[in-house]
Amino acid sequence: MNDITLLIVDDHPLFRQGVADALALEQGFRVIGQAADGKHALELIRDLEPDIAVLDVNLPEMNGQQITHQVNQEKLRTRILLLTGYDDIEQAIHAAHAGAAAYCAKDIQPQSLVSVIREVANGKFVIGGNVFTRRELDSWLESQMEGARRSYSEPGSPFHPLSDREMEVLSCVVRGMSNKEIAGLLGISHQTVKNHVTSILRKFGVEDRTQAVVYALKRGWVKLQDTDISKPQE
Amino acid sequence: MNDITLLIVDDHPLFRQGVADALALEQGFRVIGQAADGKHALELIRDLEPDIAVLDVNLPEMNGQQITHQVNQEKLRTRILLLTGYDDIEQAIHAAHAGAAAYCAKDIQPQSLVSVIREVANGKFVIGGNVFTRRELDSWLESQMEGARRSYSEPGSPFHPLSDREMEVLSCVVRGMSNKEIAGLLGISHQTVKNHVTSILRKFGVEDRTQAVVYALKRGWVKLQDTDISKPQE
DNA sequence: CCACGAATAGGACTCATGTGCTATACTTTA
DNA sequence: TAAAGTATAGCACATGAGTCCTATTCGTGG
Repeated sequence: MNDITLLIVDDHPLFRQGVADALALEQGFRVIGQAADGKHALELIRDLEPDIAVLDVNLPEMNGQQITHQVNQEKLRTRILLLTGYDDIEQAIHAAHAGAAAYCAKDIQPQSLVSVIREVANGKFVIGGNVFTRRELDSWLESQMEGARRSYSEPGSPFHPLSDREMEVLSCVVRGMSNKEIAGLLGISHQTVKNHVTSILRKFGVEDRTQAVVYALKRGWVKLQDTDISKPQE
Repeated sequence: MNDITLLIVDDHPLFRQGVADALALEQGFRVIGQAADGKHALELIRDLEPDIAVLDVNLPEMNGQQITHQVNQEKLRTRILLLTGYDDIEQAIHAAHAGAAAYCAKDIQPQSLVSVIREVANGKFVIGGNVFTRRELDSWLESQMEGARRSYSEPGSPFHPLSDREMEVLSCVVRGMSNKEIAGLLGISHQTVKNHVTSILRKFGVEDRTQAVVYALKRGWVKLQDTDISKPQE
């Protein structure tokens, strides 16, 4: 049997090294590439066609969910294993819908990661420590949807429903700005900002801006890195 | 010259492995211990007395800043190198005040980390890529304080000014709960929650709960991991 | 015993937030 | 050309958030 070829993507070189080392020593695994951001990752997936890509959810340029979606859209053979710093079940469901083959927390034990990868290589799906076949996954998703309908209320809701403008507003909200400040920065009216915020809350299925911040951070739509609390020096 | 002895602390085994591997191969470095949480880390520092402890800021049980503070209080010989996922200058200043010898972003290149450690072993201080002597650090801190006075407005403000109750409230706020929900959960009045929140905002030097969430996450007082957006199934 | 800080809570107030509705202008797609 | 989606913005309204008071009840340390 051929080696399992792997691509490892994370924006932290030290973490990437940890993953690479944990896997490289393993029998039958071959790490054929690494990347530090989403765009580069997608290019490498197209180019190298690894069996499995191990992706951080929270990446610069393009997040893991978006890449997963894209890979499935283009019907590439690479299967996606997502790693997340903020483990929660809703995000896992999102990921499964986007077409991810596995979804693990970043604080996973190296040995567990190895066995997850073996499962994925065998065509299985792994979500939150559970191993599923294609069929089991579908019915599990079905059952999970019952209790979780409030979030992406309409079944047909797309994955990245936020418009460009809404993304701009969101990133301001995550910086802790008030509606008035955002209006000033973007050069629009205070009311328009409120409209955008309301629309963001609806799309996220949350009730206020604080929840929206948590939601956006967990799912990697925005990163804390780019934000800066400090204001212009007086 | 003797080897530089190192303790590595991070709650993610894969990341820890990355750091350990990057350093273990280096000439003159010896990794003598690892830990996954703050309490354990402090015990190992007392026990093994490593030259340098490489600490994640954001740890379970006790965060990196608290450990730094403690180590200095007990006048242990170990010097602290903090790693953070959310790099910003204010946090670096905080860390330096707490007595950290170095402060780096987690996305640092392995080779840079190695040279930072060498500087620290030579008694230097490294903040945001700048190498300082003790004296240079002091004057740098002095100059930084000018522009940053608004945050920890009063100079004598302690490092972990939040009371236990305030920490409880904070963790609820970070979960996106409203004051009323928090009141219900903690079994106290709606008004008392507002009192606590106001007090938290004052201590953080921020203006509203959203900024407090960002602030708390950046500095590792709370973690997104323990939070869960989902509500009890209806 | 008294002083101090903490958690508790109430009242009153201001302002920000979020919602619902309407409406116009622009672009894209059918 | 018509329909749909997005960005814009106004108005009105209800509620939440945050501030400033005061006040009581604890437990701790002088």
